[in-house]
Amino acid sequence: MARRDGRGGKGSEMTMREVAVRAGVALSSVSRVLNNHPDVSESMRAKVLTAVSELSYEPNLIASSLRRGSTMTVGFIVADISNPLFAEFSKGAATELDLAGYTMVLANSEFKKERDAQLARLFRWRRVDGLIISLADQDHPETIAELQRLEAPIVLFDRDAPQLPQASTVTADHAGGIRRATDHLLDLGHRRIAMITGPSPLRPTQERMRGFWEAYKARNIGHPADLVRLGSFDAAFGEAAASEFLQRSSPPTAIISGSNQLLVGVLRALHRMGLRPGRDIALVSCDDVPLAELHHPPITIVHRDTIHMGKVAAELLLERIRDEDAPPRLATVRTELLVRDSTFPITV
Amino acid sequence: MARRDGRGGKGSEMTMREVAVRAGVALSSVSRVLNNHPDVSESMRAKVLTAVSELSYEPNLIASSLRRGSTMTVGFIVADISNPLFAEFSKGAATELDLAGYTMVLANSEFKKERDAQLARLFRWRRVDGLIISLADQDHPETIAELQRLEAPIVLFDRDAPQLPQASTVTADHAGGIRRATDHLLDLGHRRIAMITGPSPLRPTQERMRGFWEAYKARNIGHPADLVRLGSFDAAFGEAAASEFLQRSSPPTAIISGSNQLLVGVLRALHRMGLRPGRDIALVSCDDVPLAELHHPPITIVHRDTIHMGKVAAELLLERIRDEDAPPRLATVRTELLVRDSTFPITV
DNA sequence: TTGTATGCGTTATCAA
DNA sequence: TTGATAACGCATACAA
Repeated sequence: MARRDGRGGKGSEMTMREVAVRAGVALSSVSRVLNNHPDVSESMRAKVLTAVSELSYEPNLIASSLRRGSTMTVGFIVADISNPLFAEFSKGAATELDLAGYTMVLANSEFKKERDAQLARLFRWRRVDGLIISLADQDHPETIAELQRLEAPIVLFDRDAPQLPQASTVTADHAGGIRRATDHLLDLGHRRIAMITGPSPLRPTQERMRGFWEAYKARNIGHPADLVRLGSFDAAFGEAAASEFLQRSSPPTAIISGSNQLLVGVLRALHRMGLRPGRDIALVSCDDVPLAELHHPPITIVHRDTIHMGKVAAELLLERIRDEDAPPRLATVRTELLVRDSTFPITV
Repeated sequence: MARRDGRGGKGSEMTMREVAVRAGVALSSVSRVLNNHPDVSESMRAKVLTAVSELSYEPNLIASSLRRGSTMTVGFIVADISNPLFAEFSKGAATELDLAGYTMVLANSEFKKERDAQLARLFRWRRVDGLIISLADQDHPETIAELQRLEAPIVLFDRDAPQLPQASTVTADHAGGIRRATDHLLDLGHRRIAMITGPSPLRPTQERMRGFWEAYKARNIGHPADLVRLGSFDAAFGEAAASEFLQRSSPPTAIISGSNQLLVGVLRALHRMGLRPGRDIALVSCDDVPLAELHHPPITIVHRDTIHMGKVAAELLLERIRDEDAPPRLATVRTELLVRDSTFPITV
């Protein structure tokens, strides 16, 4: 019986049908053996498994997915996988998903909200069983709409999206972390503390500013106006913001940077101007990276365990994949202030 | 007509059949319209597209994959996605694949060769259209066997595998890079140059050692024995190797480190012993990262464009996906010595 | 240009 | 416990 259409590979691919013929049993029996169905005799199991190995049969997971209605894949949409923050998060998630038999499907949005929407649609069409996403823009209506149409469970990474009440969320205690960092700087006598962090509408930014203001308010200290720069998480923004701050007539005595990329920019600005953190200006950044640990002097950091966050995201997702009635949950991982030599008492 | 089996989601998923009914046309016509088949009248196209949008029809890519025999997915097996080297490479590849309509499926081998084999098999079962892999162990027979059984094209990242003649390879000019780095150090008067890099059987290690010896040989200088440490690419190994070197009675005057992770270890060792690169010892590392640029002093680096390497890997793969008769190719991207302040003339 | 019919490889139902 | 058979949703050969 020749192929009626253009399909077909090198022809070496065995199917269950051929295994069944070889073993002299029914197709359905092969399926039962391979899926460990309880009702199979030992002799049947033996016959089938011999045929399987004789023919080097390999299951076709695409056919299986179509029939079962589940692909055992989880989509992961991230702004930029080359950012260590996302890379570690994805590793934590992938490892955990893997343990449960799920494979991660990855796509970079490149910080473009339209890409988020596109990719969400693509993954829906690919019938992923779940989706983890770090939205480029948590209010983008198109993306929200695409996500709302998704029947599979969703986990948001560090984002607030009230329009997606069905989504679980994993975030970090940014407010607490920045509160401790700010208190630490205030304890050291700093008053003119500059804050450089990401886009204003994003959860991490909102939470950080909350912690920041709280620290000032708790001491009844008026915070100096115009020492806050919210914009984006990249190095160029960090460099520009830091440069601008440092050229003022009364510059800040301390800077808090909101990401590892911003830190790169801030350090570039400092180096360029011949300023040394820990001596000429106090510096705190968010998320520990080798650069922070091994800088001279080492940089004080608001730390969170990003690999763990990935693991938690996977857990939240699996929970809802396994039980579609499970309510969405919000998981907040703790942050920790790693005090290093870039913060020092003000000496004026 | 009720479902005969347990399948089915929330029921809101439309199929081509329902679109066909709604539009009052045949199922095959719907397919033709959606696949931009040339032989479709304007009226047909209009009818179908209206029905599609009225019903919010969404294609099922799993069914499509089964029927077409192609999944439009590419597997990517990497030791550790949280390593910036691999993360940037994967980004370059994913971006390029995306342009061609392919989606990347990611898995971490965690440097375990058994995982490589497992994952290769899983991706074969998932019917990926291509595979990019950075082998943990380029001689592991089980993994080689699994890869040989794969009908889809393969691209190796920075590995030699003579047993996989059908695979394309993307690598970097490690030999040239290290040759230039070594020449640079020799020019500066260094003679006792230590080399710390990855597992001996791996291509990058082999190539680097080749460039290293070449530099010595070209000047008829005997290289000091016992100043080479080949083992693994992680920070712990780098720290141990550097510590050992520096505790000797006649320590090296320069160190070459073979990866960003090794650099972290080497710097930890130096910092711990109170030694400053660029003053107490010369230091060169491989692959530029923020830590190298912003270290005090900045670290001299053998640079390669890893995002570009990912792009090239994707191109090599797509070439062979599109034309299965295309011969496998070897692409070597250039390396470049970025001279910074961690290398200095020996003053003895 | 359009419609009819078949099969991709699997799982699940039903009857034996 | 096993076998026959019908979908899963789609793309294509073939007939009209």
